[in-house]
Amino acid sequence: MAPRTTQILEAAARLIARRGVRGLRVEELAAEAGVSTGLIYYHFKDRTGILRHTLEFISDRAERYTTARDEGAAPPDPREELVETLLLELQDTPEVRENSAAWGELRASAVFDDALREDLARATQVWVQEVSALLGAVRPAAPAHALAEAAERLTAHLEGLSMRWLSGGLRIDRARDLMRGAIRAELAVLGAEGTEDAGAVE
Amino acid sequence: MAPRTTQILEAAARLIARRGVRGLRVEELAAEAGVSTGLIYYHFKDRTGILRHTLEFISDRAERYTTARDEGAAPPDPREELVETLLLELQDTPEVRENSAAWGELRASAVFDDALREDLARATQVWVQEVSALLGAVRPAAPAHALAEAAERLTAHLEGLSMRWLSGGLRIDRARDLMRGAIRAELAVLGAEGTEDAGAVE
DNA sequence: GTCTATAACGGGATAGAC
DNA sequence: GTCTATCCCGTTATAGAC
Repeated sequence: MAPRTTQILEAAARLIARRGVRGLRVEELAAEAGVSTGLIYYHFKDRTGILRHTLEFISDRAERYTTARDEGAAPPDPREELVETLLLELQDTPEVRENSAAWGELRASAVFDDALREDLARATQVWVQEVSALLGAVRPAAPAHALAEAAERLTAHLEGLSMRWLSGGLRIDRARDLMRGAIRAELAVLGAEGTEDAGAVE
Repeated sequence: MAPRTTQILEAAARLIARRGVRGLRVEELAAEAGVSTGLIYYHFKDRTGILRHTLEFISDRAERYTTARDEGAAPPDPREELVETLLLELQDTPEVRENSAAWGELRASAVFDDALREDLARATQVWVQEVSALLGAVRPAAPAHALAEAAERLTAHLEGLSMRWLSGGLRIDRARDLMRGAIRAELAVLGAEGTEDAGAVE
């Protein structure tokens, strides 16, 4: 993909996170990207084209940064890794906030836009499977379908908490605590096999 | 509330569920409600006013149909009531779909619209407290803050599942199963006191 | 490929009659 | 309270030069 288009898509992602899909103005996008409106239409045909490409761009990027962070020193124990991975999405940093907001917008838009559904479903599935694998590392004795269910729950749960956070009804610390609690509860139900304890019941 | 305003708000809820907040056109709303645009502005000042009142309308209605179903024969045991209340929001009927879709839209809109945040937060809190009370009936021995946390998680979780359902990534039956699993997990963590067992682990 | 200038339009909002 | 008519602004989208 040409550098110019990437530059525009990055700006679009920033802007969608800041103003929402509905609040995205082509002229504002042009300014943010440092190009003209004409160029944007040259590359993306129309407003919908901008949106479609941006959403694709965002979901690709989310996959990348979730997987990326596997370089550091000692690989932490499985439970730590699970928790870290999930809490990664609940941080008040520009990057995470941007991706979460854009993701939420994407999800909400898909309710009314068939064109987005397929991409979204695929991206979700990748994410669920990754979490499922992490759960499996913590609870090796648990059956695959139970892991899959727990993963589907935890990721859906995360999205719910994320929306509450972004819409101002939940502070980030509280959201993180709640997510930790959810993980604890799921692991408890999955059984105490493996290396971990089931966590204290408060 | 005057019959005319109710009529408009019903139409607004229908339209938001069908087209999204983003797709709501005042003129279209007027047509749907069978009134003129002028009348809508007379009653609701501006577009944001329409949205705010619709949100209130929706959350009242949800409360009503959540609380309403307490007429039937024998009041079911507390756990049954908790499960039923939560699963009530995961049904593929026009009424529920409409309420859920509109609620999701308003939540998503609130991320970028300060005017909606306060109302939304209040409505959410009512809902959380209701669930908290139901949880308390199942687990009388659990401390209040643990109940509150579990309630906050379950409702956020429900919203997450609901969005996946509405955006086509999750079938309704599956969503209901996942929700049941989440309730089971939360109750397990809250302890086995009370009249209930903790449920089988699959 | 990229820009500037502008056409074309959708839709929010208001005025004023009834 | 309710309607019709309309204004007008913000935005999308295009034309044409470079």
